[in-house]
Amino acid sequence: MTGTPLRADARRNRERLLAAAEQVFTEQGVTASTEDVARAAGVGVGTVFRHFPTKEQLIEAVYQARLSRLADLADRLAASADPGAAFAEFFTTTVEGAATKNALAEALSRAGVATSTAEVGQWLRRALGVLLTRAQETGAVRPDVTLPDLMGLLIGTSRAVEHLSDDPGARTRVVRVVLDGLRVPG
Amino acid sequence: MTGTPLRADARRNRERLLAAAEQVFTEQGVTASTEDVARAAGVGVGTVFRHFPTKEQLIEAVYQARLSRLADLADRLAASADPGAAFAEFFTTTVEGAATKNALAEALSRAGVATSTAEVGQWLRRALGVLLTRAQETGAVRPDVTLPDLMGLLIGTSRAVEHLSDDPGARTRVVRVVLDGLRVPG
DNA sequence: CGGGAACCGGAGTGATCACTCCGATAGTGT
DNA sequence: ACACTATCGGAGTGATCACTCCGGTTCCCG
Repeated sequence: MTGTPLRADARRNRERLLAAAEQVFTEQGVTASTEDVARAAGVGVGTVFRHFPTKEQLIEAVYQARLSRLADLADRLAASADPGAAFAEFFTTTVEGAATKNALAEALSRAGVATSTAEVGQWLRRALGVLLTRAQETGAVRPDVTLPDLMGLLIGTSRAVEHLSDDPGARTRVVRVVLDGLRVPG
Repeated sequence: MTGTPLRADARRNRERLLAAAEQVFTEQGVTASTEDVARAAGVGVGTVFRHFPTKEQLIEAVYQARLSRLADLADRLAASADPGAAFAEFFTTTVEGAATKNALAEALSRAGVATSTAEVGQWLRRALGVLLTRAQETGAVRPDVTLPDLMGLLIGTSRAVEHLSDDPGARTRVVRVVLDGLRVPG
């Protein structure tokens, strides 16, 4: 996959760029200009386009980073002794972490669509599927909910929470509503 | 408020523009160019900017139209004999109508923020407040949910449904999950 | 029907943005 | 230390977009 290993300064700049891009895109949205990202990273625009030939690819890279953090969290929680609690914790943590600029919601939304996020998306879906199935087997989550349903709810609840970002009480209330709806009815 | 009444052709073009803008923005998002809107309306760009001096104002006008339709629906349902059913119907109808391009969600999201949507936003909030309070009084909706919570959930569920736009079964399942979560727990 | 005002259309303008190119710079193997 | 090359920085380029301007057209009123 990886051809020649990157030179030291190249790798350093690549990581700086990813971090800067994540911050800038989170604050201003993906419509932020490439020069803004370059300035935030302390490099020239040429460097941005050498590492990410297209703005689209830079955006995708940021999304991939976010998605792999999520997948990692799901993997860790999948081993939990209490699947219901693990499920709830993943849901809450994910949604609370999305309190700015639709960041995670957009990333999640692409997980099932964009080609370049295919691998990470598959990883995340598999991990989430385990989390969901175990929670359903122990009766903690209603059995009719599917994996796509869950992803839609994650995206939607993130959006709801983002809209309520200035009121922590409202945030927890909204998450509780959705989690209650995910429990077995009756 | 309105100075001289518009000439016949001016009024006709204004309505054509609003309809075209709504369609174009729904299909391509608000990043669609002004010329696209003009072409869809069958007028020149000059005409667009005469009626809406800024693209932002055109967007706001489209959002206002959407919001007033929602507020109208809420008003009609507020008179219902079954507040719980009225609440559920409003929720379902609103969310199902938002199946494309974040259209309603964005409009709703602005209802509490943007200045020019202030009036319509206030109307919608008042109507929604009545719907919510009545449903809570009859025990159909849990009492701890507030009006901002409800708006957040409307926005979020719209987003979730939009993401699942190709699977009607998933759509109804997701709406049911949120509506169940909004009922009195236990 | 006719004159005058309101309105229309679309070429033109300035700004912005994604992306390119090449001289300068800095890392790496010997 | 030195040469060789990967990498860097940022001025330059072409395209696009929101917005303006004015000659021509259409509507309204007496």
